[in-house]
Amino acid sequence: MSSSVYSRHRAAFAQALASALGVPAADIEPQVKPADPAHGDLSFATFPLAKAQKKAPPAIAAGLAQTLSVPGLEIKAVGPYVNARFALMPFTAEVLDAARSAGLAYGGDADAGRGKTVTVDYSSPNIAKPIAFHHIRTTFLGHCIANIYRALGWRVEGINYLGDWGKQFGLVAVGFQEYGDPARIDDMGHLVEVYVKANTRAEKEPEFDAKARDFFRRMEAGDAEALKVWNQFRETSIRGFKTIYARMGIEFEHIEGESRYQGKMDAVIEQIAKKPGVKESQGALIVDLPYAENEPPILLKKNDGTTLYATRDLAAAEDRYERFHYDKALYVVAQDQALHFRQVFRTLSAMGQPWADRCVHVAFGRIHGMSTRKGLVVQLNDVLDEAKERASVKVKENQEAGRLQSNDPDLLAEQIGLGAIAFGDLKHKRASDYTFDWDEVLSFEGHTGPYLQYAHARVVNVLRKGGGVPASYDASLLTLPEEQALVREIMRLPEVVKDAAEQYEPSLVARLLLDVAAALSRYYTLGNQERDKRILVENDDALRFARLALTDAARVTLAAGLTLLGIPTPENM
RNA sequence: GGUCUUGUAGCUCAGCGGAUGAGAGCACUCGGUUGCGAACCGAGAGGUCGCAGGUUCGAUUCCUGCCAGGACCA
Repeated sequence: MSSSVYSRHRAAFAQALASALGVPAADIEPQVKPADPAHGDLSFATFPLAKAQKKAPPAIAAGLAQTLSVPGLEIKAVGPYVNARFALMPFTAEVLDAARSAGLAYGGDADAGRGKTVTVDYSSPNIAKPIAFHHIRTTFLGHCIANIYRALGWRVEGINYLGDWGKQFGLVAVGFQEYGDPARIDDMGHLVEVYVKANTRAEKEPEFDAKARDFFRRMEAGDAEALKVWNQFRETSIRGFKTIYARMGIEFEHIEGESRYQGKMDAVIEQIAKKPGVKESQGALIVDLPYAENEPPILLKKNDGTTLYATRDLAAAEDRYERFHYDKALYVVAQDQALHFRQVFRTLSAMGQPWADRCVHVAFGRIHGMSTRKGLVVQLNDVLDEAKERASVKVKENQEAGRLQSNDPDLLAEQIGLGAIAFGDLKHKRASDYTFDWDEVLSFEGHTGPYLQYAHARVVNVLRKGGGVPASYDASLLTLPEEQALVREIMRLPEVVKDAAEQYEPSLVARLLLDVAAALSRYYTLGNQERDKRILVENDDALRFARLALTDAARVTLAAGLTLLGIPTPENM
């Protein structure tokens, strides 16, 4: 059974409504919405029926509510709405068992994408340049989207498409002659220093810039010596990137780059030039489409003969299709590139590629306020270091207070720091811009990664003290409103994961986890005042067992969700 | 100039692709731990949902125009 508990009940409710109204269930399904929690779990509004039936909406609702009967649902009319509430049993047991039996796979659905392949192009830094903080968006979004699709049964091909070809390369090479230490050619940090110096100098010194261009021309011409230098830089960079990716728990199926298509461009152009709709204009090669008003034509080759990166992306799209036969090709790239991708995809379509519409630009907004005091970009590694530093203060504090026994406090601080940084980014809806703020990013309270990690760790501890969950328990004992609220949050994960995949929107998962953790914390805190509301309630084994099962399901939900987000889940902190 | 995107509480952001309470976090005020870990929980205060029209029984949500920020292209 791959459909979730929630979707099964929802479908049953829609089906019952549909047969009562004598219409297809497919017409009703979209109108079944989440209800106000005070009134139930599902609602159906009768307003649209009023005209046809010539009756007041409340009367229609009352009539419907009387005729409907669905196992597991309590159906009631409230004003003009027909509301359904999930019954304590068997619904609660279904939800808890679904989560607990799935474990870390909870929320996923191995059948959903079986046999399908998606490529995810993400992170894609330029070599010899630092990975700046803003790379966190493409890197985490892409990683998380890849995780989500994998959980839904897709074959995922993550591609780190390096900017490893271009003028900036000449800049590093020429800069290295001036500022570089040959002994440190394997040192990524050193290359970054060189790049920064060379870049500033080129901005004020045209001759220097010209030398860089010249070096790149040698690369393009296939000059063996230039290519050797380039390759050394490239390898150093990739090694450097890998240490950062390892820090974030990210591995790519493929690390390649623009240089892959170097030397193949003429063939691609030739092939494209034969397609209908491609023509020469003023010495340049353009794609001739029925353009919308004021839309610029798509340039494939400039009149000086150089190719543009649109052309390179066309070549890459074709190459990837040949290699992977993808059902979806996702490009997790900043919003700035929206026009570029629109043009590339339209060109593919004009070229008659039947898979052109499988390509999707997963765009995201900018991060503002990223400059340091010196006007340099903030590097991702530095932010991770700072977050780790901040976390380790708290870890030590907890150790000294005897609340925490950790055999690896350093690793723990790293995990918490990463959780703060990753979640700080992923909680934002991808389309929106946001402002970088050290205090917010390094905060561990409120809507943060460490808040989620903490909720998880705390509950692991309770489960351990409670001796784990017994083989059988009675879910109908979970009658507290706080318990039911928690069950409802746990229930949502599979739906939310599906939505997140469809919308390429990990923030949906992030926000659900906050809701789960909040419901869990509220429940947990009840026991501070009232001992009979503790999870580990004394003198009532049956109740304690049921609560342990609920707690365990919450733990699973948090762990599974955090894992999808690429956030570590330490068991104590 | 054109296109795209954003405008909701002091700040940072959700929500709403029509419908039963406008929400969260931070900051602020107050309160909660002799006991499951307080990186927690509760209460209070705080908003003409950018402005103006339109469609509708109903618009923060949909449509149009305008204003403002951001980006891309020329």
